[in-house]
Amino acid sequence: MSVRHALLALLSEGPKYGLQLRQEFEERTGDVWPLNVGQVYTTLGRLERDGLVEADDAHEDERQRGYRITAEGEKELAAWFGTPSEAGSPPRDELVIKVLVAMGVPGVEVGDVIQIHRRHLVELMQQWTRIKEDEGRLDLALALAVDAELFRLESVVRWLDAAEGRMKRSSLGPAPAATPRPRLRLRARSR
Amino acid sequence: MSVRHALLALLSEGPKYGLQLRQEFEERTGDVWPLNVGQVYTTLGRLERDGLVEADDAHEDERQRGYRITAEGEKELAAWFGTPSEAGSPPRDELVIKVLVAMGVPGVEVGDVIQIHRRHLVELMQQWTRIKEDEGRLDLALALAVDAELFRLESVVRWLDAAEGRMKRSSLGPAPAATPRPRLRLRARSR
DNA sequence: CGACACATGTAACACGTTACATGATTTG
DNA sequence: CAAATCATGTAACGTGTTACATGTGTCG
Repeated sequence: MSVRHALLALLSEGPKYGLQLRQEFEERTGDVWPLNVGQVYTTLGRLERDGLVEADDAHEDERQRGYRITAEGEKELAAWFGTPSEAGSPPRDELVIKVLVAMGVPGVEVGDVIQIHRRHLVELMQQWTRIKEDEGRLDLALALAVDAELFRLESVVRWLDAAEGRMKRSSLGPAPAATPRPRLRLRARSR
Repeated sequence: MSVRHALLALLSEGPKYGLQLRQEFEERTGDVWPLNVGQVYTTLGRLERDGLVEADDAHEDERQRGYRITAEGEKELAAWFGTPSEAGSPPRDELVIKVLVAMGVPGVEVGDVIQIHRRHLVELMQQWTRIKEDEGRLDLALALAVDAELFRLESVVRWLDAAEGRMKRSSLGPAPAATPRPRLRLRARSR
């Protein structure tokens, strides 16, 4: 629901139209997350349907369909800013699932899976770091977005290391697998 | 796509049926991510449609519809284990978007938004820590899943702190906003 | 028997993505 | 004029969520 609320927030600064909303969204998030135009329009449609936004008369007849936030919309927006969304169980983390499931699959060396992903994550961190350094220290939004990504990636790497450690420690006890299956080769996806 | 591949992985250990897949999925991920049964069936349908899985004759006529992984499926699975998914721009992070967008909205105290969320994240960390301590040291999967969540939450908290710092430093220069707007009250969502 | 758990599905919806279609305006 | 850009939309698809419908077997 991030896009929906982000658009609402942008509209709270004054009436805007579709393409403008996309541009401002990308600008204000440091151009890190490209936003599909189509989604802007469908989202605007849903916002209007839900009464959080309405057509702006000032733009009437122009070729830009402007939208304005409603009182309802302001309420919803304040709620978004004022309440953490992380409620029940956290969103499923693909890498965590991958590693956990891999642990039980005969023929898969979890250590390999971990190392492949670890390497990739470190590469990504280097890329983001380069972006941060290249950029003149002008863009606060970009700097913050990159920070977020770097912190996140670092935490994933640390988790992989911890996971490897835990597994080594834990696999001292139990006996090796009963029926050794032909080991799967981990090959790169063709496309 | 995590569920799809996870089910494929489980099926690679031998034929299974719907409810069984759900149970094993939850078990192997430490019961952290409940999996909707309906999704299991729709996913199985798609896997079958895509030729990664086929009906298992052994279970024929029983009231459990068993599925077996195909050669195609094994290939796809190996690709999943062997290639990092994180390709282009990272998934949109709701909290980051919230904070970045809030920075530009007049009438919103970003500092408040940050503190509200920070407090909540710390609470979550305490809850997960408690879960980890309560659980006897038996369950490796749960321990790993909890670790992942704790690392992630910690990185978010660290980002919030960094963001606050960056903003304070950066807001020393520019003059205060031109048109001060009535400040929005951040109120908790009713439901 | 009646209630409950097991087991399989379907329907409706939200969000996201990609691709395509259609005009109007600007610019080389 | 022709091509690029601006601007709005729609269609199709994948994943995920919730809720409902439908049968069957078990157990008090």
